[in-house]
Amino acid sequence: MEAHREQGRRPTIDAVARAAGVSRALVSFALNGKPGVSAERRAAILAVAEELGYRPDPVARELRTGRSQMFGFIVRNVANPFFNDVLAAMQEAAFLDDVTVVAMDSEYSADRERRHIRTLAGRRVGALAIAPVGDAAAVAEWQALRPGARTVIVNSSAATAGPVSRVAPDSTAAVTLAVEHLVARGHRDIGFLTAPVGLLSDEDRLRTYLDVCLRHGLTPRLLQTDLRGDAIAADVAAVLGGRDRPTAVVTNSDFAAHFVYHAARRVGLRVGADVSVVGHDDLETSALLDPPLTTVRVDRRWIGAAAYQRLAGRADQDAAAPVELVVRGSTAAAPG
Amino acid sequence: MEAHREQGRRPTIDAVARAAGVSRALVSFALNGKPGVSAERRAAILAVAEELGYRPDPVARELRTGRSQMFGFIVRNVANPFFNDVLAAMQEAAFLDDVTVVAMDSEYSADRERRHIRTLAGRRVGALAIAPVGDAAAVAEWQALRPGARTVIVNSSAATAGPVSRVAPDSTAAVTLAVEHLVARGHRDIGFLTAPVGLLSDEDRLRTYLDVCLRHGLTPRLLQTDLRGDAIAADVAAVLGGRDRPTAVVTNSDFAAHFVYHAARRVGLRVGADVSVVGHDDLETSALLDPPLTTVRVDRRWIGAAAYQRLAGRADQDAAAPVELVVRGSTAAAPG
DNA sequence: GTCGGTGCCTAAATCGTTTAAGGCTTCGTC
DNA sequence: GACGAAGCCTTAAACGATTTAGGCACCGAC
Repeated sequence: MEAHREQGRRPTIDAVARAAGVSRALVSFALNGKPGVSAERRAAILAVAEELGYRPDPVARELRTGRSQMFGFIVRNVANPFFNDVLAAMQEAAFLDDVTVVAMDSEYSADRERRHIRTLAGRRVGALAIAPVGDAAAVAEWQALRPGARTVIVNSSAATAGPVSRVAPDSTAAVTLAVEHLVARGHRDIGFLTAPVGLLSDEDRLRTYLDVCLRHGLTPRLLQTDLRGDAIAADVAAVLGGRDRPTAVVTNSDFAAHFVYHAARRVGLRVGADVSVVGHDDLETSALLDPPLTTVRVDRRWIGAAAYQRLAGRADQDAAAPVELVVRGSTAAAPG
Repeated sequence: MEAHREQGRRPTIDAVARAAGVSRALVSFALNGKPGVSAERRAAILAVAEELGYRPDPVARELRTGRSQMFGFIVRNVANPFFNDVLAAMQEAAFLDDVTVVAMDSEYSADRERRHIRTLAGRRVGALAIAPVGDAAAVAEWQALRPGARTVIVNSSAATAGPVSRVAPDSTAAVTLAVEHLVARGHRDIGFLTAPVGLLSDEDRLRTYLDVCLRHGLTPRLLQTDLRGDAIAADVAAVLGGRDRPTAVVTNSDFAAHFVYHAARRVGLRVGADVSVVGHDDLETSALLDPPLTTVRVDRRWIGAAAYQRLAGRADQDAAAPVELVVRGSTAAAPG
């Protein structure tokens, strides 16, 4: 059935037009579902296109239309299974629309983030999803570079000017679940791991934490630390090694929780006995830790799907992904 | 200095030509370092281009030249920190050449792999790096779709027909280091974790394992298992729970080693005492396991850089990345 | 004085699409 | 019977670069 292909090169719209005995324009109209084509002709053209195995050249199309069938997704760390699942779900959805989602990794660097935004804009990428580093200055640049292109912010509550949609876990629910679980087990001194302002926008989480503390008459205890693994371990070890150490720690990711384990071990505390730890994400490996990690599971594929719908312009309200507490061995009754 | 930009749109080559008082063609020649431009003119043109902030439109260029400043990298699992580091190094190198590397995730599915290859080819991607799933059938398709485009195979010894370069860890050294380390500690029954034929090509590793066994008079013991986490844990648990269980297990990734820990725990064995485990990769989290994982460290950024040089056509011989044994707590003297 | 060669430059074609503008029928309406 | 509208289709101009083919001026050699 591909016998008609000319000389190994992909058939162009011209080939289809000739084979169908019509003009290029009509082929384009027919394939893109534009009006002004009679039903029989349309059917005939589609048949010919199919028979020749014609696929419009995305590059030519992009040049002409000024927008591409490519969406960008800039993440803070591709290796984080969190974003990876989100990405996979986005790509799955995108495939149905014949668009490709290209992922770029900012590696927590605002600089790289801007570089990526510039290349994406240069390639006329049609829409951008981004898990921004810190304040969303890069988002503003994107909006300036490609006005009108859709923008979706994933997992950040950073303030932005232009029209954007947001998709993130329901952080109010997440933090409430985590903290109240610990309160129910008798903890009164609960540390809350958080990034230095500017690196990651998690005001929502922070606000909720303070609220819950207030509601239960607890004194908030912020553990501010860089989000790099070694930094987390060192900073948390310093706190856990102190005299009035918290009896529990709530983190903002299972990844961070890993390093809290490390810190605890370093100062000779047993997780799930001397100190309780709650994660966030429920990564595949978190159940394998020793002890298995109590964590807030979030539906990552839900986030990816929701983000894509917004990129594609089929929805635009903000969305909060459902979360759920998974209790395992890392949380125990408060000691003493 | 960007004051001359016209109306917010990016300047085109035409704008530069007009501003410099020359033809479009000459601007193109000058910017691309082609001969036939006088020195003064060239300098003048470059100055004007700089002043206007002109950057050639990649899409237009791709359409005309039929090749893009975009390289593809198809990996089996983006979330694996191994590939992630490789990718980061590639992108770093690519940035200097003004090319972008787009990563796609086959998620261990040959189907998805082919889908990705088709999109990349459709976008006229200039070169492809791939960590293929199973036999490299997809690579053949790529070569058919874009004859002459460069191809680099990362971390696979799958047989291929066309001209390709290969970059991978030095698996002979890796396996030898791992097995002989265990032999030196008195182990005689050493299991070797490997994927079912067809999923992952690790004949090199396998052959080396058999060689080393022969050399030391050991009976090879293959633990064949799917590479999904739960499957590894179940399969390995079955073996470790048996009567004549191996006293040590050599894995092909730290990721897999994680699940061997899990399996050991499930059947009541202590890693680093009852059973020794050796990983491969040295992920950031591997030192955090309990006990810390003995593993073969491979220079992942080296692999990324080497792969990129081959994509860019600056090298073409195959390359083996240096490896190094990191001894930690998961390997001990053989029990008894 | 012509010829060929070289050095510098321009005009125009090209890549594969989309889309604005316009042409030709046919039909209904007055 | 003329006119406008509607329906279907084509022509040709974009989009922004690269590249082929050629033009013009100058130089040296015969």
